[in-house]
Amino acid sequence: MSIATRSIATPARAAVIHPAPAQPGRALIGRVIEYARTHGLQAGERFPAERNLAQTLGVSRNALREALATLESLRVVEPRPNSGVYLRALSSESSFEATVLLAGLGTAPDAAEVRETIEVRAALERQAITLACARRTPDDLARLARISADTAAVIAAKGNIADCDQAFHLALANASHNSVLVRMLNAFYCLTLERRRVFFANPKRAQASCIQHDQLIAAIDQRKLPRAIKLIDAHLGNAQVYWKETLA
Amino acid sequence: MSIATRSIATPARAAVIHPAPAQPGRALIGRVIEYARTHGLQAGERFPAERNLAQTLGVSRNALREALATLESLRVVEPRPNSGVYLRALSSESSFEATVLLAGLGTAPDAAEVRETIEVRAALERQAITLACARRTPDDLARLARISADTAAVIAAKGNIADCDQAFHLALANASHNSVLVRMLNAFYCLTLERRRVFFANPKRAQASCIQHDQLIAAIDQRKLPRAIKLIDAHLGNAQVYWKETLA
DNA sequence: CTACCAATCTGGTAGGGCCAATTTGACAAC
DNA sequence: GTTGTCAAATTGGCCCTACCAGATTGGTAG
Repeated sequence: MSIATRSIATPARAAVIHPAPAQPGRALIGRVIEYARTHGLQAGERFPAERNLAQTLGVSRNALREALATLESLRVVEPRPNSGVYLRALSSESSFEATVLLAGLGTAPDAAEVRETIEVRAALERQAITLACARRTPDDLARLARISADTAAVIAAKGNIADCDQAFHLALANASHNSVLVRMLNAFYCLTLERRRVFFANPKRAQASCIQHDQLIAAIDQRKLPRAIKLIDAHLGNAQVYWKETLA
Repeated sequence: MSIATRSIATPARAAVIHPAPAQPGRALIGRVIEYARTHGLQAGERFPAERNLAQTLGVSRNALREALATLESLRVVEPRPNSGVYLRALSSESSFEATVLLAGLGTAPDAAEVRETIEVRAALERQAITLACARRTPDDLARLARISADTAAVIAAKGNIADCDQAFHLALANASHNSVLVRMLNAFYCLTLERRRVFFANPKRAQASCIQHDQLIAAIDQRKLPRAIKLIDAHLGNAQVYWKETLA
């Protein structure tokens, strides 16, 4: 990648939040989950005592406890003092962040989960657009326009626009002036970064996405809410079709 | 509380997911956050070295590292090997679960965050209703009806329906047959359980809520989506008005 | 000024130990 | 046989020390 390309892509990349670049400790979390699966642990059942589990996994008790602390915060696991560590119901009790984390560990989501994720993302993006139409500031519009220009430049340089795309949608969420919405949508982008990189490897998709982004900016600029909703639904529809195909 | 009341309330209570009943280790997490605040740590800035910070907080390095592992998984903090632990931007980078956790520690949310939370919750509940109208099964309807009956019983026994209310909304989310939606909405319920308990201390509010729940069930049963959307917006409007008043 | 190397500082990990609360099971009393 | 009691074992919560590998720093030799 040339220096020129990098200098263009950098501002957009800077706005992207990466899901922690593969910390060494993360691997252990995956192994704990794997242990539960391979040993057929059901929701509500207990893990072996920390001392034993640590030995089984070949790590120190400290390292295991750090992993368990993480899993507890994501409601995957529930430690009860003087009793044991219990597995929760992953599909209902655990946090969505747990899905993000497990995806980052290479645990492939199944087709149902992808469908469900897309449905939730659509609801959040619609809300973001709705609020953005009402609250967008000149700064918001300028940022969106700048990211769109960066995107075009990356396309011209035959780069991958996955980061630019994420930056655009993050800026869109920011235009809603709702930080909770930003954080929730960000979780989705972290979850799907790699997939979007594959998606945008196709230049036609990248081009189409860029055009739709510009249309979205115009709709928000003019506060044309119904049109903006229609555009975002169509925009997300692309990804939906793609995922359905790749997982079918 | 009488035995009769308990036996009625229990099934509904069983469906409620409590946000981990005040683990001892959680307190340290709050102290780390407090340290960052009192020392004016900005996003991107570094915490003291683990050894020093542990001594400052009067805990062992192990305990501190468990707290940091939790904060890392919630993207509140970013440890870089051989460099240090860095604070992330809470309002944009950290996960929504971090808000849930901090709320559980007694960190009062400000008015803006409550507004933002309500806006996101509304988007998710609307999506849940929309999907529920399309996918609800007889089982879903039966569960909703049973919870509604439980709720009425608790009201008659002059109990607090906060748990019943949570169970109802959880069942509603379940009727959408989207587990991601369930998990995200569950995070909201964990976040607001105590507030809803205060809200429902007023019997008139409890009664009104119960009636609205029955109307929602009917609308979903008959797949009358526009009416269901209208009802859920009105239903959530109650809470919105309440929060605006209490925080004004 | 540069190149190099050693001291230092960082987080990551291991393994030891102690405590308090709970559970378990043997034993005694009835 | 049942019940009550108490001690031993088990468990998570927490602390301490030590070592490692990578990065930074600072001084020194060239």
